[in-house]
Amino acid sequence: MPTKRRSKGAYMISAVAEMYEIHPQTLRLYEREGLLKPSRTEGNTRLYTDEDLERLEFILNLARDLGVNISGIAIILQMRQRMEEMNRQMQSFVDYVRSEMLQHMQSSPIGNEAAIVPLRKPTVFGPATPRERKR
Amino acid sequence: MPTKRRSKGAYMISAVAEMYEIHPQTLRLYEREGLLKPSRTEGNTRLYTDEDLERLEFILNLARDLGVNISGIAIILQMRQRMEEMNRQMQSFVDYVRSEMLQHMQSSPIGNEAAIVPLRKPTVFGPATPRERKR
DNA sequence: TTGCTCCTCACGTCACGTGAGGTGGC
DNA sequence: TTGCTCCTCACGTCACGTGAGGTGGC
Repeated sequence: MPTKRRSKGAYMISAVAEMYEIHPQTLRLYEREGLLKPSRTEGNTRLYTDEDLERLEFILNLARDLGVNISGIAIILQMRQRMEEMNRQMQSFVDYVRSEMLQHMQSSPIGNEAAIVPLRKPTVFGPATPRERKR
Repeated sequence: MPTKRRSKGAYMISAVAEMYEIHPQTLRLYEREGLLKPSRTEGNTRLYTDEDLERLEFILNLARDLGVNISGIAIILQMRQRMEEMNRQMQSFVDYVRSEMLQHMQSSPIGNEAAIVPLRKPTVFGPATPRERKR
């Protein structure tokens, strides 16, 4: 019964191929090379979730626009994940320090520590990807 | 008079080629593609510094061992630089918070804030490169 | 049945690395 | 002169993308 789409945000290979103007074989190639890991139906048909598509967009940006080969894309994906983790840790550390500082100001409001609290949130780092979007 | 070496840590192309078992043309290719930027003598001869060699090792690791193409290497080099900057910022932020905390403990030694000071130094993040060394 | 899916095999193209060939300066 | 350097041009190989061909399930 389901022809192309499935439930909320799960796409079969031809739908994805059409959306991104990419050959279905290329999608299978990317999976074989470990760049994408779509789930499968019981009948073994690939199902691409929205998360898979976001990853695919990132991959296509690297492959088409920037000319990166598959080995490079795999490494860049790893590094992207690492940077996201770093940003999360940085964020939670900043949050922790901020809350600790606030507690302190309540218990002993001297004034000197005000300097640290308004530290700008770590938009310090740009987006995690080299050149986020074009089209 | 200088045949291969020059002053402290500056190498001519054939010396570098020999050290890393790489074709001189490949070194010129990497430069043309923007991966390396060795300085030049007045006579236009390339001079590779130790810093250039460190960068070259990183490049060769990606190209030879991991099969990344030049476009990919260029992007990974950028990302590496970004991660190093993030680590430096993180480090200086941690240092700042630590000194601020110590000041506080001296002015109002309550005891509750001791929890934040021994925070382990941010070895939280591994080395900046995907797989640092092999040989 | 139709239209999708799965898979494997094979081809064309292009990037990368290497080589040849000719030049010039210490 | 020798042995390096510079450069451009060109070739072989391999990865990537695409296509064909045959299969199977909703």
